[in-house]
Amino acid sequence: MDTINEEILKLLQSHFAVLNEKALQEEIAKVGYMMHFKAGEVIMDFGSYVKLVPLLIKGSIKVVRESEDRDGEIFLYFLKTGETCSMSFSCCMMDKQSDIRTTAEDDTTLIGVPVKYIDQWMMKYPSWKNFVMRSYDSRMHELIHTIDSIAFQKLDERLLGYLRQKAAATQSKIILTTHQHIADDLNASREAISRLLKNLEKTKNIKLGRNKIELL
DNA sequence: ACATTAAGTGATT
DNA sequence: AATCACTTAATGT
Repeated sequence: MDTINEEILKLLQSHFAVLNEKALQEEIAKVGYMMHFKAGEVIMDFGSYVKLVPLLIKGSIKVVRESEDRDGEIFLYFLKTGETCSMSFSCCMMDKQSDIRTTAEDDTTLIGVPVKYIDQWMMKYPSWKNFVMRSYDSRMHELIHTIDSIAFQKLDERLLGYLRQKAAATQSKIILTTHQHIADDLNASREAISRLLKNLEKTKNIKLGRNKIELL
């Protein structure tokens, strides 16, 4: 069990440069799991217990909040390469159920670290602590951003922002999705999204196709 | 050719 | 802006 996984070691060095302590890298390489998810796969569902912290190597992960009663869900943010899910830190330290659902947006590769280590590493490795704090910080900012986009922005601005984020997460100007999916993510009706997309096409921001949106 | 699914439209609240 | 009721268009079998 305690052999160092060379593949993980390499990936850490290339994707998580901030975790620069050799001993830490080696520990992760010992206890981490390489995991792969296909596009669209649910990684962690609402209500499940979190027992792994993900370090994202490749692909991107969509994080959404589920509403308890109605079947609504709200898109929160995308996780990209080199990032981690700070929600999972708090969830697993408290041993609480997940408030969110994460799905693979693309084919995704990550290193799963069992939660029992994340706490003890905080004391042991300054770079780990730093990494955890930094991801909290950046996630807080993103959350605040999405909160006020919901509170203050009009739907069309949110839509454009969503498309941009999706393009960034996916590293491509071409987004493959349906109007219905977008509507679900933004908690809006399909018709509204269709109409707004039409406007964006007219104003030359995007180009529409079936199951396809191209950013210009 | 036919059925299914995505997208567009207009009216109503 | 949501919902409904429909139409039109694209795609798979």
